[in-house]
Amino acid sequence: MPPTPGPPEGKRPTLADVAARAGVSVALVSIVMRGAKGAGAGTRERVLEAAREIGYRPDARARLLRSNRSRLLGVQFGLQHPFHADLVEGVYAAAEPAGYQIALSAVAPSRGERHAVESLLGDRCEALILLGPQAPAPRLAELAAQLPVVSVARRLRPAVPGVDVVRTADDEGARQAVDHLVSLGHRDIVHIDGGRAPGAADRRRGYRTAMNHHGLGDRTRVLPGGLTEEDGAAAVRSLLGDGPRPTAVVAFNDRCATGVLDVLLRARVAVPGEMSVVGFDDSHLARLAHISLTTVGQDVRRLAELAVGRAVERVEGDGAAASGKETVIAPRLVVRGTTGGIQP
Amino acid sequence: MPPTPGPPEGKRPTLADVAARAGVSVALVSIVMRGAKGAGAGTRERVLEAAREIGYRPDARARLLRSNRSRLLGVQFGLQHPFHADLVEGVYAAAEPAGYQIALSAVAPSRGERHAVESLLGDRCEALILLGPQAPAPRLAELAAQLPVVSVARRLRPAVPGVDVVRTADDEGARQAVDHLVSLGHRDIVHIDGGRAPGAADRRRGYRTAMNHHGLGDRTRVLPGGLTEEDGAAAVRSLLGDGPRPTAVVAFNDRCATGVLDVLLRARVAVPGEMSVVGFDDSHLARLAHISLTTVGQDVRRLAELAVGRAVERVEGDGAAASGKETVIAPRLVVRGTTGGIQP
DNA sequence: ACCCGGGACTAGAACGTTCTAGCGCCCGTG
DNA sequence: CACGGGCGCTAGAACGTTCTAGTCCCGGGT
Repeated sequence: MPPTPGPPEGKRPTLADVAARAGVSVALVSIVMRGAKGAGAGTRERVLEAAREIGYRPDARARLLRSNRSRLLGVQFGLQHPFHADLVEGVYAAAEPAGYQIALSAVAPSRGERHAVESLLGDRCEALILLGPQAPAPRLAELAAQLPVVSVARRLRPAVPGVDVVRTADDEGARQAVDHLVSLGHRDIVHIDGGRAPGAADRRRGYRTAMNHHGLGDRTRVLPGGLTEEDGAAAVRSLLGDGPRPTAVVAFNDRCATGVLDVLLRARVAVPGEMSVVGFDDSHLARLAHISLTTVGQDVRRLAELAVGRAVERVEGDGAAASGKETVIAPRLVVRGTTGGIQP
Repeated sequence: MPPTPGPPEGKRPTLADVAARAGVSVALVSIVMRGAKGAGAGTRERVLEAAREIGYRPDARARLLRSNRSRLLGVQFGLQHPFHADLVEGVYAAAEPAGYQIALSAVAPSRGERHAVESLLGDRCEALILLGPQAPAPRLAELAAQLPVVSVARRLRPAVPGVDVVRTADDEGARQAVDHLVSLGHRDIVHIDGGRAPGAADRRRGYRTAMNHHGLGDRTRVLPGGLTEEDGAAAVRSLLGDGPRPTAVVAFNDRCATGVLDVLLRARVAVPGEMSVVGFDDSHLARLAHISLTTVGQDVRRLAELAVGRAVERVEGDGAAASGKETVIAPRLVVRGTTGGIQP
């Protein structure tokens, strides 16, 4: 008969096992485990020791089940988007200090947003953080009726009640790109857009108004693009074929811009000698020394922080701020090697 | 007094609410909700109707808590790896039909593997699927003592008891690349390796033995590389500087190969005219028309299926197969535009 | 001497589900 | 007519945790 009971065979140890081993009640072990006050120093030590010995690990699910607070934020993200990957990392980092956990749910070609969100709801998340959601506004409204929802990088026009928005000022970003190019002497600047992607409409608009503002309205030219390298490549290929070439391209994002660069290189079009290229996002891609892409940076870290902040605020507030708030953060042009003065 | 009780205010509806509304017992509603048999057709209909009306949604956590089976597979993946993204998608697809759910946990610069795994364990996963884990073997063994563990794409030498491995035959893949190049007339073939990345050692070895096999042992040349575009770019840059150039490069993976291509393009080295390039993974990147990279394809779909299969097998078996099994699947060379006959 | 406050600890009820019994009922069989 | 057996359904106990409402004891103020 050992003085201290051993761990149960083949099952994960529970609070009760720790309690038995330490010779105290289950409730006290619970107190110790979550660091609440109400336990003496000596006992606390003894309990922790016992827990360590039998390899106790709290059951997140049981814990959540009991406390009506789950302290869980559901994050939906696109598996194939490097930009989302950066955001997710930021969200992890921001959630931890706020005392929240993250449940990830991926969207992929074979797994739609509906599916992704359903799974998060089933996990009893307290709020939803949707990265670049494509779902129609009514669907978002429906979700917002159930729990706080934050849309990141997707603007909602008109605002959907109950859905907070955190995004970069996409139009402003496009404007900065155009301004930069104009200041370098460019006048024939085309935009390869992102189609229906979140943010695409704003960037398009920003490009147009900036062109007008510089009196280049008649030189405005938007090519249908998309968010992959392939889209950028296709668009710029069409550009090289016909008549007079522009001297600069503002691409929807960095991936798109990379496709543009690649085609230009193959066609022996010097960058930035003959053509300047600007991307968007300032992703890892853009920073690579051999690409060295001039791009419009989004402050991913801050975007993530704000998204978590909004969500937590909503969860902890008494639902007072019912109408959707929009937070817009400023983009910042990062000049690298793919833009330069126009050749005489 | 309404004939049917309404949903409770401000709380998510539970089984009890549905039961009250449909006028049946909680247990019966449970039966209906999980599609078990034991309910009459009429009642079933009535219960479903009631559930729909008040917007009932099962609580995954309570469900898991009660049934000792959680039917949950924990997946650890690298946020920044496109290859992992593909794998995750495959895992989702494979888990669904097997009746399992997926809990994702990301590894990022700011969030180590330890952290990622801890969180999965807290979720009471039944098995762990680790994509390209970097953790030391003893750590894996420790985990395997607690639950089934499958390592994907990382070979374990020597085998770790209790850890199943699912991977592509990396050495064979490298061999195929070399064979292909040799058959095109190449003799000076260098390898840009992946350093300590999972699979790198095998690819390196495969390259070496293939070179030897063709009697090119004295021309063997391995350059330190890595798994990003930047690594490939740096390696090939060093290559262009000094003495005699090789005529072909086998890169560690597609990202690395892309970096190589980019530098070559800029240096006006014709591909495949002056130099051929082979990648590894057959990722989206390689398939892009403007890159059109010859590469060694990994069957991601199958890799994912097998990983899930192994995990499920272990979970459902009575732990009979205690020793770690290794499943190796064959790679397959995909010839595209970056390889060609040697210039006379 | 008495009460009162508070710290350390405990018993037992939740949380929302599934599981194990077991209850009536109707039907077919002997 | 009794008996067994399936079907439709229900009551109540789990699961592992947290929360509520104590109990007990000790020290200090009246």
